[in-house]
Amino acid sequence: MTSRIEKLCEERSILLTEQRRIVARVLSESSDHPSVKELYSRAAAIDASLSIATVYRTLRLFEEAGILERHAFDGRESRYEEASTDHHDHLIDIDTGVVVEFQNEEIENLQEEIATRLGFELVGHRLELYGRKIK
Amino acid sequence: MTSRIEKLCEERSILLTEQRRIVARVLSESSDHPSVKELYSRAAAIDASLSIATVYRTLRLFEEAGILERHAFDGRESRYEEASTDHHDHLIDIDTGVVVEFQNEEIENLQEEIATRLGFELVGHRLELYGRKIK
DNA sequence: CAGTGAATGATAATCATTCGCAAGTAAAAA
DNA sequence: TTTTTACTTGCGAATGATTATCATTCACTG
Repeated sequence: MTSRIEKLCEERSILLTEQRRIVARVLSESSDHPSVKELYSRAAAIDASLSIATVYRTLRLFEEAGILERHAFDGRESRYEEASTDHHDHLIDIDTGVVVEFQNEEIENLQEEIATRLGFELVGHRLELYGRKIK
Repeated sequence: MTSRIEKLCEERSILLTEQRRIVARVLSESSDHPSVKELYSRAAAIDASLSIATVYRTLRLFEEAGILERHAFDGRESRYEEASTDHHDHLIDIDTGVVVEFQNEEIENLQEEIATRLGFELVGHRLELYGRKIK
């Protein structure tokens, strides 16, 4: 089977090598926001000879092609997710770096309202919450 | 003279060593958002024996005391600015890069609510709006 | 099937930041 | 004032994420 990412690569005439396919599939099968190390270990489980340098290179390639979104929080490892059209924001666990997605219509509306009030047309935004898990 | 940061340190009974005073003054005299390296070289101009480790330690100390705000973008060096008591977010004009500050109580509350709902204690957040001036 | 440019793997290098530790300093206790 | 105790500092080594280097291998064109 061909993953969605592989299809997008073809559209962009990005050469699909075996290692890029592996990274693409690992990404497609991940519903979370995997870190580079996580991606690497998942990919290495498929092909042990795969180098972490190649994972980094491939992720950057995909990101620059607009296929992936990178989330670089503070000094932590980058995490990746497939770039999607539907909008959501992120809550980052400051202890573990784990990312939780959320959506909130009300906040979206308020942002629109604020921009308008300031005389701007809202084009985009970035909202990140930083929190600590309550035990 | 005693800088505002030094006063805040006294209020919080933070021991003011000579090196901390130097960092405090360099910060107070900077109206931009200096990076650690910039701060270090400005401070080292005053006392050449000052160590960059101490600068890092001092910045972290001040940050944890709520005296400074740290801005860490991507993999770049952190930049610092004096924390203002009034919280604000930023709207960035995508055509000119001009930054407009704004405050919105309602959004702050919603953020708190969302974090709680997801099982987190909200520690911080970052909200940036990107807009285009309406003519 | 050879030629050429891109991709890979292994590892060294880099960059920001933190750590460990011995030595110094300040504040509290005696 | 001495002694004690805790905190700070400077230095260099260590860390962790990421990028660069470089020899080797691969993929496609002619």
